[in-house]
Amino acid sequence: MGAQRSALPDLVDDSPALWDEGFGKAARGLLTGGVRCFAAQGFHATTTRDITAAAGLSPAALYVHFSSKEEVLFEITRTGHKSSLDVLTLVPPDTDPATHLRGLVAAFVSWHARHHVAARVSQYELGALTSEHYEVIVGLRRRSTSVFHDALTHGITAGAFPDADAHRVVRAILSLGVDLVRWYRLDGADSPEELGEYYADLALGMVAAAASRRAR
Amino acid sequence: MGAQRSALPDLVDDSPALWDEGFGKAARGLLTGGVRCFAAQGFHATTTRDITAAAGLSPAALYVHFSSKEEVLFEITRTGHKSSLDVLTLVPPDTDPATHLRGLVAAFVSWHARHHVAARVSQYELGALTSEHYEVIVGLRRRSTSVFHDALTHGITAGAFPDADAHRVVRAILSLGVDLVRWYRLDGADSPEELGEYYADLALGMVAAAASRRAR
DNA sequence: GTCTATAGAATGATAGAC
DNA sequence: GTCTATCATTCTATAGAC
Repeated sequence: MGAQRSALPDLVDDSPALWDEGFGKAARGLLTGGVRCFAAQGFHATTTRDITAAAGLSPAALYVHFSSKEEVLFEITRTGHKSSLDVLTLVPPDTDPATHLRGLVAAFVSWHARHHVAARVSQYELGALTSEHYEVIVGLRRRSTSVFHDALTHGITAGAFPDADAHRVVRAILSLGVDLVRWYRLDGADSPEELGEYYADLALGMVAAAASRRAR
Repeated sequence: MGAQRSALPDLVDDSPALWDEGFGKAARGLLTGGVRCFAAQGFHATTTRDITAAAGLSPAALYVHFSSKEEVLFEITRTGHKSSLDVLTLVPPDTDPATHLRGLVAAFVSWHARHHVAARVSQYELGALTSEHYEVIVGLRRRSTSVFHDALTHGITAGAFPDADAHRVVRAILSLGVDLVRWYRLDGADSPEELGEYYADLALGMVAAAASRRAR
């Protein structure tokens, strides 16, 4: 590696891989190696030799499957954001807006906890993407944000939630999910599902508190 | 710079500099240049030439004032964490635990908003520090966490707050403050103080929601 | 303390054999 | 599709003049 050994603790990652069969075996190995290197050291401190070594290949093998180191990062962040969005769209609608919002928060948070290593790369390394690739990721992020925003405004319109500032509350809810990749460990106290349920409660508490402020 | 142009939007930074008079004029210029480069591109994508050019100096000038690029980062993160901790310790005690916790959250959040560029470096670039320097930062972080933890447990013991899980709630509150450096802009809708007040309400809502869960 | 010049090492990506 | 070898560049840090 180019940089000195990272001061951060090692990241354990036994989450299921996100890559589908569209990538061959070698490409999937490079993506998995890339995720672990990028998460531990960051994109710019990771060399192409780090990635290929993690995949058990020679330095030149990377360019058979990807056009550049940046393209490895792009595929990782695109796959991660797509997976996170898919999990949201699979949350069943519910006649009770509070139950629906709880389900969305629990799904978003538990996904980020289970895939915290890949999520760390997806969230923190976007600055290394080209402008074109960055715009693709921004599009996926907008769709995730909209899912939360729609659920919250629907509940407000239906009278199930008090009149909260949807934009600010959605941003705060997303912060809970995103920031956990900074500290979450799979061997810690909470399973991804437990943390998801816990944060779903906290999110509903924020909705109530934001409403009481506006009513002031 | 070593990397291509960042895909992220430019970061506007008109916050007051954090460096005291212990640093000379040239050293302060290098720290300010380092903050902006590290925030925009990350530590490893920033070259020593980027930093010295931002300070209007030659590449060799950096090593007159700092022993390495990493030491520039260390001084930035140390000063940032110290300033953030100082703001917390200056929050006046209050006989009402809820008022005290509100004040702590408002101070923590508004500091991170006002100094969001320096805070971004302090929060996201710690992996580039040496182990020794990293431990110094961890010590400062523990002290900040303890301030929140003590305020919350004191309120629970005094009966002002219901019986919440202090560790988890403190982590969630810190996430609100830390994650805003990922999206906050000084030219946006909320001033640092407005955002601080708003998030203080959200934090108290989380305390209430966490308590109701435990009582279930 | 500031500069110009450069040493010494590492990096992203490519050439060409098998 | 994988490899070894290497090119061309870039980077951190230092040497030494002023």
